[in-house]
Amino acid sequence: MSSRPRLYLIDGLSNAFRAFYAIRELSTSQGEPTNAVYGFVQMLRKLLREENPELVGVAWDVSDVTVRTERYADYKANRAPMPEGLRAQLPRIREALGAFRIPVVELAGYEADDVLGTLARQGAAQGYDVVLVSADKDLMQLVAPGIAVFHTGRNRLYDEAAVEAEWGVPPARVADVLALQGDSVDNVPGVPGIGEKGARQLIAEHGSLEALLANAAAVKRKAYREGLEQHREQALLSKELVTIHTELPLTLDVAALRHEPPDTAALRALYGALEFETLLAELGPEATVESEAIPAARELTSPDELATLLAAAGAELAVARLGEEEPVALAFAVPGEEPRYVDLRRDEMREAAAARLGTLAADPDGSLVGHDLKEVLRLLPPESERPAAALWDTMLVSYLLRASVHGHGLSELARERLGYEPLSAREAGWERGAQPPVGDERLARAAGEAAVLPLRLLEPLRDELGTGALARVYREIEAPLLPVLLAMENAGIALDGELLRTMSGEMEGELGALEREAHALAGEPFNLNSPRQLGEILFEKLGYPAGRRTQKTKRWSTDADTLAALAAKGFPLPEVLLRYRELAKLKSTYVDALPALCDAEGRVHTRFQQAVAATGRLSSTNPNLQNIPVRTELGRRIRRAFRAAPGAVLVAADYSQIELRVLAHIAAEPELIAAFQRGEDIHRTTAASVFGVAPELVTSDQRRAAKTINFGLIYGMSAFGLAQNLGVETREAERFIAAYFARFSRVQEYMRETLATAEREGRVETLAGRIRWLPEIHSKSWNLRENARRMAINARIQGTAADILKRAMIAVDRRLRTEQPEARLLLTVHDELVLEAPAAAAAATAALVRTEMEGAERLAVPLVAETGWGDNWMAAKD
DNA sequence: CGTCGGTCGTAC
DNA sequence: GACGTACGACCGACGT
Repeated sequence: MSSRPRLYLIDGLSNAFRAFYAIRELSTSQGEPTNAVYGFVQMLRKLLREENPELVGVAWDVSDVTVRTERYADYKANRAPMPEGLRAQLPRIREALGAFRIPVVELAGYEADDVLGTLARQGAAQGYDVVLVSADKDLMQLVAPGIAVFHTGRNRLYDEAAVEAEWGVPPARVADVLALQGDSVDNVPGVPGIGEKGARQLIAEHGSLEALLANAAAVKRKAYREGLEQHREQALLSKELVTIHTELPLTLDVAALRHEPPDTAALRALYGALEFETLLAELGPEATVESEAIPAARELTSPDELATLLAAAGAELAVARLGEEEPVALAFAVPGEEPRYVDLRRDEMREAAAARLGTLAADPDGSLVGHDLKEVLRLLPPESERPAAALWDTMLVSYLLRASVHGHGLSELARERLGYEPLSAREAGWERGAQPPVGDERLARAAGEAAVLPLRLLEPLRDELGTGALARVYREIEAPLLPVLLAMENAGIALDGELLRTMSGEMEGELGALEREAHALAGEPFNLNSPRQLGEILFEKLGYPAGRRTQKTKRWSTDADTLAALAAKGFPLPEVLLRYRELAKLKSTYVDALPALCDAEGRVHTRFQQAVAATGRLSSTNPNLQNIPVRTELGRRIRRAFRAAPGAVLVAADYSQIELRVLAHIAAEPELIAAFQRGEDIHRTTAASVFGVAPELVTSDQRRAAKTINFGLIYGMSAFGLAQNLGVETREAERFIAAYFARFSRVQEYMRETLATAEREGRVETLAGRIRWLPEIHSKSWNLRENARRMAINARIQGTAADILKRAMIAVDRRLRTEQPEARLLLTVHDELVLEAPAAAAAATAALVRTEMEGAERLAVPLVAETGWGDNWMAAKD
């Protein structure tokens, strides 16, 4: 054994292939295939454990277009496409390499073999013992003094002697043999009639391919001689194809390849996700030791101390708020220093802290780091300027990286990314809603964690965010949107509490009457709000014709569809129940709930959740102002309770058909684009196509059906679903869909392409590059897989529309502040913005909003926004 | 008494 | 089984 340092270079793809075929089928409970990842990881672990090399790296093929395909277009043309089950695992293998901290080397235009050859030559020249780890025999040609091949399939190390013993020629002539015999898998032609045995013998005899060709006439065997004479050029081309390049423009980066201990937190996350229980157990119990303990924060009790700390802070400063409803403390952390905190319940500190926070936010050269910065910045006065400092919100970055994969709370991220277990709310002193007292040690420790964890999380999160499209989504959309949302929440919207309370009384009376009527019809009292009791009354006591059962508990279904079907058959009770349900729903969810949430000025302040919806939409909670009724007359009365302040109006602006316009653009469907460009009624146009009539002859039923089809497309609806919805036979619905795709064929193409991408990459993207992960696209469960397919189709459309509205909001807010400073955004409802403006500025504000909404993105179709205003939300939409 | 899953219904 | 994204009220089972 030599004592030279060792460099192990792993052929990534060939080992992935080998693992895929060598390990029996394995998958997670969700159906994600894992056998190739498992085999690859076991290979890595064995290699690292047994060899413990000084340097280690992996070569990976970047693309299918290489110097070889340029030279010979048919190269690898016969090769079957990579099995889906394997392709789906490649991202996980890359993830595993990241967790093992093994760098990946790739060079566009070359195959991994060429990268390996180049690095191996350089390594050997620099005095390393190089071992190439591959399951591919082609690499044997690289074996030389200082370079060996470890064949993963045969589990054997090949040095020069071993290669010669097996091939009958020295390593330098292996390429000649391969060229002669050809390779049907890679479509290397070789010389017809010469196989493995013949090739070895001929090269051994003549020394090289060139010498053999020069001497072809002397070859005794007729078949060989004629083959060589007739396929001379082809043999030389074959040699070119099989010869590995060793002169690529790459430099062996010894520092990058240095073997480092794995990132156990990342490994744990990977093993956990892939359900590799034994490997997980081997990592040992989840310990906090790997992440450095976080010291308790020191309390600052005088405004002067606070000023000194913040004056000395560098560019990156983390801030955290403790206390959910009532602010309790504000914590600060700077790299390399102990964290500090201010208790906001100390009168003299509350103002000082808010003022300092304001100064930090206003610094255009500064950078505020935090988790859920909207909650931190809420401590500033409601009418503050938009922050000038860069905002690095770990919650939002995590959301962009893994929307819908998991939650984005600080504790969850600390556990997953840092292997750090933060204090629970109880441990931090928040037992039974009570706050920790001033000066409490538990508060100091919680404050330390709250500020330091975002600081530690930022680096890995920002690394993963990269500098591509997703980073742009953060920089151009999510980060600038945050202060806009905060201002909207702070503004709130005025409610007519009087009107709601009047309605509540009226509804109370009617609900009582309906309840008595229902009890009488049922012949006994029961709880009308209990689906379970209601089901028993309807289908057991009264013996109504059996309907559906619920999915999870197999009880009688009593939903509106079921009740409506019974009502249509002439039964009296369901009719009563439907009216009761409508009233009870609106009363409890809106009429009674909303006034209770008003502030002293009669305004309600929702919270817009920026890191929840899987597609990139916003959501609204506490109260949810994105599902205020509009369909029924009673619902519209509730909407009229949302009012403008005295002297002001509410301005409402809606995108017209934004999702169908996005679909037309992404699918590049010429017929759809043309219809939008002509400003047609899109449902009417669709109906004309599907039903084969002139647009002016479309009936209202046909138009309604077309509208259902259009929405169904966006949601990935099936023929069955469409039939249910339209109340027609499935065969009929299938004909509608076929007619639609015949006219709008690029839409069908869009569906195909989207599904292909989802299956290939396990994710889809919006126009802006926002990602939705779809691990279940490979599930063995039909149900989960079909769900994932519908999500794929919908996410690009819904997500793109969300990106557009967010951009519009940022632009509207920016312009209002200079041009209409008295006007302000209040609400956003997926394709709608609601603003409040002085009555005199209503038209100008509406025009400004319309311009910014319509110009938020350039699509192949025009974006159209419709605006209106009035003294309440309902009136504004007329 | 609180938590949580299930069912139902509101919006886009 | 069959239509995407949310939030939340109410019921009722279960645990403290």
